[in-house]
Amino acid sequence: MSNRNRVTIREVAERVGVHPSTVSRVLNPVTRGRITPEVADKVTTVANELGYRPNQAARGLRTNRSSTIGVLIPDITNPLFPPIIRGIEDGLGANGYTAILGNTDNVVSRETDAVATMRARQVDGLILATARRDDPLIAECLKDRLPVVLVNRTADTDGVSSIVNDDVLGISLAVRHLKELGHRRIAHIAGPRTLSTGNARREGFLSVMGAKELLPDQKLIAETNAFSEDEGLRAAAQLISDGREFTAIVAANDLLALGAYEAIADAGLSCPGDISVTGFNDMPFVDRLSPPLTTIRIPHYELGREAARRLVELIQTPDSPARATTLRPELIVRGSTAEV
Amino acid sequence: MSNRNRVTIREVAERVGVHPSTVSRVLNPVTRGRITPEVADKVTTVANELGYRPNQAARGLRTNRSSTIGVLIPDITNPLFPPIIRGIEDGLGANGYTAILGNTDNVVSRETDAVATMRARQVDGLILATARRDDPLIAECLKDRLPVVLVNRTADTDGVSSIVNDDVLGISLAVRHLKELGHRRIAHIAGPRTLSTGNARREGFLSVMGAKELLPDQKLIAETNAFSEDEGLRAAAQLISDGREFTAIVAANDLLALGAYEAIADAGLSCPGDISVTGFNDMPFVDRLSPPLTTIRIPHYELGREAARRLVELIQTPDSPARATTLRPELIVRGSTAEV
DNA sequence: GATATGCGTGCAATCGTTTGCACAATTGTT
DNA sequence: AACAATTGTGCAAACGATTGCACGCATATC
Repeated sequence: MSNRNRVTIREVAERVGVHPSTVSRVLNPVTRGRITPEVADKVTTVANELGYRPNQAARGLRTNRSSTIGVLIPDITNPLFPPIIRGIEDGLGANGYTAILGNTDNVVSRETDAVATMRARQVDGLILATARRDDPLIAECLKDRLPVVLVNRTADTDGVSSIVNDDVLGISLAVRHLKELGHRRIAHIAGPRTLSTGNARREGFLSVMGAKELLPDQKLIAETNAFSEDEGLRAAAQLISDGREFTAIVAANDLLALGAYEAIADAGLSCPGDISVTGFNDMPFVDRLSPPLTTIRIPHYELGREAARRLVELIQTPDSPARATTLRPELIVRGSTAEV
Repeated sequence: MSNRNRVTIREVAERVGVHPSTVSRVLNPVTRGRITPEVADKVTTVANELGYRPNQAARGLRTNRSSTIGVLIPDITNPLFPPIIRGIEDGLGANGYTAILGNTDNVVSRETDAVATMRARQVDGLILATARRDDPLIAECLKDRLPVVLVNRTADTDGVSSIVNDDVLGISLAVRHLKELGHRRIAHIAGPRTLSTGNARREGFLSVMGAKELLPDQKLIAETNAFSEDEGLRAAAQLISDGREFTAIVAANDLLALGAYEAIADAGLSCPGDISVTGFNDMPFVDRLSPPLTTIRIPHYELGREAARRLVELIQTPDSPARATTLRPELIVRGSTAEV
């Protein structure tokens, strides 16, 4: 076993000539003050010399806390999530928490499973990037008073903290940009209504189009049931073959925009010559596409970091009120949008 | 706390009217056989009814195992790693293990730290994607008999299992492809010598060039000290400005190839018109570049999955011998290579 | 029918930490 | 100078599961 030579609190205590509980108190920042500085010094010295590391299992058993949090994401191979996870890790790290990850592939049963195994591992809290707008898991966690923070997506449930991108602002940046280029008839490839991102971007699009006195047209909104390239292709092809006039497409996500690229090429048209396209997310390498994609950059890393900080806060002050935070995205103008 | 209503083994025992140890034995597949089927049935039924989940901290304390493994990677936002991680998770999942992740940014002190915190959490084993060829951490783990598997990169240390791509084969696929296109003078942008991937690809290049009776030329090998786009740009610019004749570049990695793209454009040349380029890794979206990158696809997901399986095996049979496994890569021909 | 064998279950110790309580020593109060 | 308050440390009981040992009962053996 790997603990053959693990040093325990008792060994440290024996070496110093004090009781284990004293060592424990020295090592706990909260109780260190109660111990004579000289003794405390000796204990820390010996602990360092021996390379003492508290046994997390024992601590967790006693305190019923694990210093571990669970992170649920749909799929780590989706380039959206790595920066979020990195942000979470960095936001957590300083506080001594570590994250365990679960991929759910957007499958409900896998989500339930993952939450169950994480709870068996006594996670102190959960960060969910998998939330659907109507998600029973969230209510369940709230009921059991397990701290939860939603990131990237939010839910309709209230009483839960969330850190998401300001999708309405993002869409309005895209629409304003297109308007400045002279576009008036703008189509939208919308994401799934069941996801808060899909929903918010659609609502944002509608309201911004109205506010900007453009021509919002329900017929120029194409529905999809996943944020995928295939769905983008299908939806854009539909828009084009419908024959309604438009000069630009605001896609709810980069992958949908990629699908639109294909549909435009398939129809023998050109982007941005005939149709301008905007994406959403600024995934890696979309600056390398031809044309490079004009898109909305979401501060993914910061979303993750904030989510982690919020969760730590929530763990330490369990009854702090839920807050919904939005972070501001940024318009990245590249080659897929042009004057009309 | 979240355990207000956590069910313990004792409650299950009381409900059934047996001793806790009996419940434990029923729930442990190894000892279930020793219990009367009727009793076992009743126990499992009640356990399910109550939603019993073993407390991992308690189990870990007693058994000195955590069913947790640590995974060290340089940086999760490098698109190389997500599929590996996904593979690890999937390879682990069925065995009841979960992974905790550490990003090290290729910084030695962060690696040491990460290993220390993971060991404090009693990980049952480690998967390292961060290994340098000469890595003291590995020796340390071996000494403490902590199971370790290297993935993606290997090390010079022996006695440690590794699952890596067959880099020599990969390079030879690229070189053979270029040869078939008529190329004879082929340059190589090599990766860092301190990393097994950089080293193996360089060695592979040299030996394959020799074997294929081409013209291996040490002067046509450009050194880099990181697998980055900047370094690729620098190295390729150097090759071009050196004025030695060559018609193709075999880059040790896709990012280096991207840098080469830039250098070629900067020199007013075209790819593949003047210089063909091959990459290595087949990162997401390199099929979308212009020109789409001809590259070597590494089975990243499988690397991860195999590493996880190997580690589980190693945990369960601690003295099984170390094996170095290579997985076969695949040539993906796209637009960045053309006849000379 | 007495003894040996085995099988199923209970008993109790243990893993390493934390923490409420107790107690001794010190300091402060009158 | 007697007593109260305070301070620093030790004591011991948890936390929930696992597991070697022992015990009682049933079956097998002669």
